[in-house]
Amino acid sequence: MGTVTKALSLLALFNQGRSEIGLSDMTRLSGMNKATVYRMLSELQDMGFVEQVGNDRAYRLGPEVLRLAALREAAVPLLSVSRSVLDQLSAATGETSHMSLLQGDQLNLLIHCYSPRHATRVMMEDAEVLSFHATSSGLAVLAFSPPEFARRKLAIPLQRFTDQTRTDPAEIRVALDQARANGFAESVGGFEADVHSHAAPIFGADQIPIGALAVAAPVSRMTTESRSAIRAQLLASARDLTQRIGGFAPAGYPAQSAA
Amino acid sequence: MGTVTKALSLLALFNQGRSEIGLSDMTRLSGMNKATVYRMLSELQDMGFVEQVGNDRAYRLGPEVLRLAALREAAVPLLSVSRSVLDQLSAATGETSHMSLLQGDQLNLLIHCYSPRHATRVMMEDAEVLSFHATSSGLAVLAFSPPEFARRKLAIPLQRFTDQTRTDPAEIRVALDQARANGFAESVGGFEADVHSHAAPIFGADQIPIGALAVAAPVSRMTTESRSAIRAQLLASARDLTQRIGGFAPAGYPAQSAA
DNA sequence: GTCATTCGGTTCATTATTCGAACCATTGGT
DNA sequence: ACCAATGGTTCGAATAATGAACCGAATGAC
Repeated sequence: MGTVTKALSLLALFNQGRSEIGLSDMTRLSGMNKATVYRMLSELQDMGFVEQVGNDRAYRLGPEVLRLAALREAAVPLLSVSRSVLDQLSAATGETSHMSLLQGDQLNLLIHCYSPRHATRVMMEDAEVLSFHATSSGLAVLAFSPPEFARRKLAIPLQRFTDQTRTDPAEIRVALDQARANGFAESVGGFEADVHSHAAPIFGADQIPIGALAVAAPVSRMTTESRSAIRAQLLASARDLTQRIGGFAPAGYPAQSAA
Repeated sequence: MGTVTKALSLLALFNQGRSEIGLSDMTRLSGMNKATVYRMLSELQDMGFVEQVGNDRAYRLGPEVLRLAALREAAVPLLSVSRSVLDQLSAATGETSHMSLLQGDQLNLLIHCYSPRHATRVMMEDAEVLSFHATSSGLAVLAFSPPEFARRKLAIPLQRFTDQTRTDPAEIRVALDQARANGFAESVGGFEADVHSHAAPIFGADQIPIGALAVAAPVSRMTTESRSAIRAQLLASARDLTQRIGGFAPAGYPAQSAA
């Protein structure tokens, strides 16, 4: 592994629940030598990728990542386009919507949007990691990814999040077939109890999923009518988003809504 | 210079007008050896910090920077807080507002907001680099930064952007003194002709400016009344923003509006 | 007060990694 | 056919990364 990769992998240690990491913790988490970690953090700090905070001198992500993200956004307006699509989707459905991005082997929640229509709503946090087998977004991505990818993701032990989580690979393959036929995936309480979510894949220029668009509603609010409204809206929004970021759905993708 | 620093400095080569860079260009721009640049780009690519695009195989910033920015945002909600402050500021003044961040030796425009009130408005692009001597934001930051910093910034030759750009260091020092007294800085056509802008510094926890909040209006629309309205609003919003991100104005900072 | 532990940070001889001139293979223009 | 670009690759020499041990400051137990 090259030095640059090692240094950047330090940045990958930050996540939703761990936004500040001390030198010793980072040494343990990375499995590298303390002096190595220290030197790398110093370089990352000089470049503004991390900064030290407080009197315990713990490190957290620095402002430079904001600049790079703004630049990336100026070149490839993924966030701003997503934001407008999510606004529209949440307004139309009255439920929480979100968009996640496939990055390497991980599906990350990138941005979400609430609807003010109901007092109860599904709450979320950006930058959360989404499970592939237990979320509708994960299923939507798997269903339209190369078979090899799905195979690998279902080979590892599948975590049970609620008593409704499906953990049998065979059962999940059935759900994937269904998602392929419908153009969207569904999860009822698989990740969080009482949450009924629908998700559709977003495709890149190479016709491979780059992420998913999803709508999450309380189970209690889901009726036959709201369900088909959500499905129709979701499919329309996903198509819209794919198109607006310059992507293309593969030939097999259900052309018109099967809601 | 360490390897990590070199690799990260490649990322710093991307900017507003250069969002895609080929291997050869990057070699020239960085001044490093081609093989070195190639290996570094490969590592950056593996980690998702850059991606290759099109058939010319040029590199651009990758999706990983979005994930990191979302994480940083979850830890330090600078963007989302700024967004709401800017919304309010643009609504109150009817003009374009923006926020810039001091990163190393550079002032970068991070986010902007338009007001729908007027058909003509000052347009901008995020991730633009702001000049220190020719923009109100730059002056606002310089005025409240350590004297050494201002000295260094005024030591280099000052570029003339319009025929109203002030390029005499002595003249600019006067403007800085005035900004220190008022709590805000002003620039009339110094960077773009016909733009009258006001800016106030935003302070971090260490009472040092981390950036600036600004309002930019067409010169033609500026009257005595609108000017004092903008100044009052700007100062209030800047105080609000500083406070909401956990920062503190230094003791000398004008406590109440001198608008 | 003493001792032990943990923390962030530093040192320096050893060693593994990076460096870079030269080299391919393609492409596009003349 | 030629030339000048491009992206990508090779390999001995040079350099930078490595990691065990160390430091001083906090902290807490006794």
